[in-house]
Amino acid sequence: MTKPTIKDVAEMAGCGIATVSRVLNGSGPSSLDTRERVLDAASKLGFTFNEVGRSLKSQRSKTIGVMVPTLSNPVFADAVEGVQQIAAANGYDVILTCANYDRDAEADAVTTLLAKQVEGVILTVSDPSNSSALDAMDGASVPYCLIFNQPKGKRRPAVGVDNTSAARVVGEKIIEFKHRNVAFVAVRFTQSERSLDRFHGLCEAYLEAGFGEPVLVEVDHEFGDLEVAFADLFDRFPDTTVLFASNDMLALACIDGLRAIGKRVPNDISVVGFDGISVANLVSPKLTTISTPCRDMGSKATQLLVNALAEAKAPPRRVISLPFEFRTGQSLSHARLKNADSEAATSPSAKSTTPPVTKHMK
Amino acid sequence: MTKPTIKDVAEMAGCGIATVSRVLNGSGPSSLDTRERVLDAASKLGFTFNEVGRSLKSQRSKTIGVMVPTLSNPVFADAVEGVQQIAAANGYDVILTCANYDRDAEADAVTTLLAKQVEGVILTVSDPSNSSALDAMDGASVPYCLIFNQPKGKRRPAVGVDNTSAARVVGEKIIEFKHRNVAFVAVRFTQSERSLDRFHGLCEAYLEAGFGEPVLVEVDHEFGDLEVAFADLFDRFPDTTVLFASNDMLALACIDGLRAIGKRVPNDISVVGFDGISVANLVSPKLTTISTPCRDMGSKATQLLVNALAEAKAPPRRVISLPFEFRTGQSLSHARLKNADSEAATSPSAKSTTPPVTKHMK
DNA sequence: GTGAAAGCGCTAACAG
DNA sequence: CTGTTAGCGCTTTCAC
Repeated sequence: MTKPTIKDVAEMAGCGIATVSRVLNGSGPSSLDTRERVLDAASKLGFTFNEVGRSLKSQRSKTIGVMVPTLSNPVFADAVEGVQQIAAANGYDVILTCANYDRDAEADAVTTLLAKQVEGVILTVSDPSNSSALDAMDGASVPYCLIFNQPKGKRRPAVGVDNTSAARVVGEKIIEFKHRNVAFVAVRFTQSERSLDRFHGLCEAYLEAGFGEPVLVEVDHEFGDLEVAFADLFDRFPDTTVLFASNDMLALACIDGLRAIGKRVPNDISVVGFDGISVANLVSPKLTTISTPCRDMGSKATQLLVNALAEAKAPPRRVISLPFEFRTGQSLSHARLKNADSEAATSPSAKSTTPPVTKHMK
Repeated sequence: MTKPTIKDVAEMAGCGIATVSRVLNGSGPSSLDTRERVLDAASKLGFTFNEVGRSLKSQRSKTIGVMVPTLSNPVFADAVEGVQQIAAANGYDVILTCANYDRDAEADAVTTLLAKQVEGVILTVSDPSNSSALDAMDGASVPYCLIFNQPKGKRRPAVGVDNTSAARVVGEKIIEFKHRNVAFVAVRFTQSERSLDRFHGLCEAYLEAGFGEPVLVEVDHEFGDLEVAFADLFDRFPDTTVLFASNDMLALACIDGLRAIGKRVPNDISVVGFDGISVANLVSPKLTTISTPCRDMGSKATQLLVNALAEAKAPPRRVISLPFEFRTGQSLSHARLKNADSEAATSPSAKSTTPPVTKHMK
């Protein structure tokens, strides 16, 4: 009933356990005769190695850990699939944890991963500049590679896209489309530094063009009350003609929320996303967004890690930026000049001087 | 540099390793004094238990394995997240593998999982009636629970929705909406038995209502050339007024494909999906579909497994059907009576007698 | 060619 | 209360 061990095989084959190990691993000499008997016994018993015993002896778990905020966002699901695929191709298993955008959960997860003796870790943290999870990784002697994060300051291995530059491209594009009043709808910056980076990129483009700073609408990562947020937004900033969402899922939710309050995309207002998830290209209007190689982030980072592991060293402490692309969809159109009617329809007041929903770049 | 072991702690604390184990695990008596010294040494050294050593000794890996076809379909991503969450809450880690709808990969994955000494497995297979992966699980003494699958024949533990009944509901609904000519767009049955079950449900409803058997369009799980498939479909069956897709992602792809060939949903043709993924409710038209508790499948199955593990027995060999719900969206409308114009516009030929795209229920 | 034995990190008797 | 010891399954010298 209980799983056969190497000992059982040895017994049945009438030899020592060392011989079994040698034969089954092809790691040493063996006479044709015993070889035969061992193979026989092993298959008869349905023997397979117990990897735990092996790990303990070899000090190699052949496992890598993965930590992402969630799997609900296809961006991470795809990346994890990329990780899994490369890992498997190289003989590694993957232990998965979701930290749910929570700092403490991140730290816990890393601890567990490390306790399981993973040989390497692929992870995304809320804020690389301030992450006990990352600090723990730096303290441990286990190589890792960040994905999605593009850490500033301290040099660490990472594979991602240059969020700021990409968002800047978005800014330039929408300016090209004559949009002067943009609102950045963002997953709370404390939950996602990527979100903040993207905001910065947008700001750069706008400030450089001599326009005002974008309006900011922060929402929880679960996108609670978008309708309320929008009501507030359009009340304060009725001139807003385009929304830039910090990720595609949020952008889709925005489009839906806008519809709910009677605004059509892109006729009444434009929306741009960020990520390039495949479903965003299936819907109507097709989402205009930054297309990023999510899956590749996972696979590339994992390949880096696997290579490093093979050479018993850590991956280079440098940030690798994968290419991104501005993907033209249908959700962004040219800003229409406001006519008297719409002016009258919306609140005619100028921007309030202390808009509670606005923040400044750090 | 290398991780401290219990031995290092013992040394620093000036005691035996058993004492360290006892103190840190709270598994035995200890004087306040040594206790102090051990705790001190442990924290000074940054000691954490090596779970591999622990597993070997205790014969418990505190790990469960998960195998799904892919993470690209949110249905599975959500379920995995459910698994992960419950697992973590109960002190288990999760090893993830994606088998990519491939039988051989499924078998391999299960073997690896078993070798890693997982204590239980949550899995979805292409075809439970014919799966070497499942056979391997039945042979091993490791408890498991299927998700999404609803195995017929041999009794096995499973948590899912009753695909056939749910699809039957869809059938009844679209009949209620006056659709006589439906096409079932399905992920290849060999890749997904769920897909087949759903087809059966639809057939039941149609046959029972005295209508002809639905037309079947099988596509690969990657949804290759939908446009070509549609061209063919409408060429042969110009009377088709509704498409029932075997899952939501496919349904969204169908809507997009229909758009590409100039057909609008639901004006020109209706589309119904299956799964109830959240994004399907964000798009326009909102997808009419069967809403299923994907995440709950994962969490429920895992809870079952964890409970079983706690009592050192296998989960009950019975299929648990979770509730589903017909979700009214906007992609299904009443069939319009064909007028002369549209008759003329499409091929006027009757159904061909040997339609290559049609199949019969088994 | 092959077996005996040590030891990976840990827990659980069992003495003291 | 605490230390010694055996042993979980495996690989790897090291003798024979």
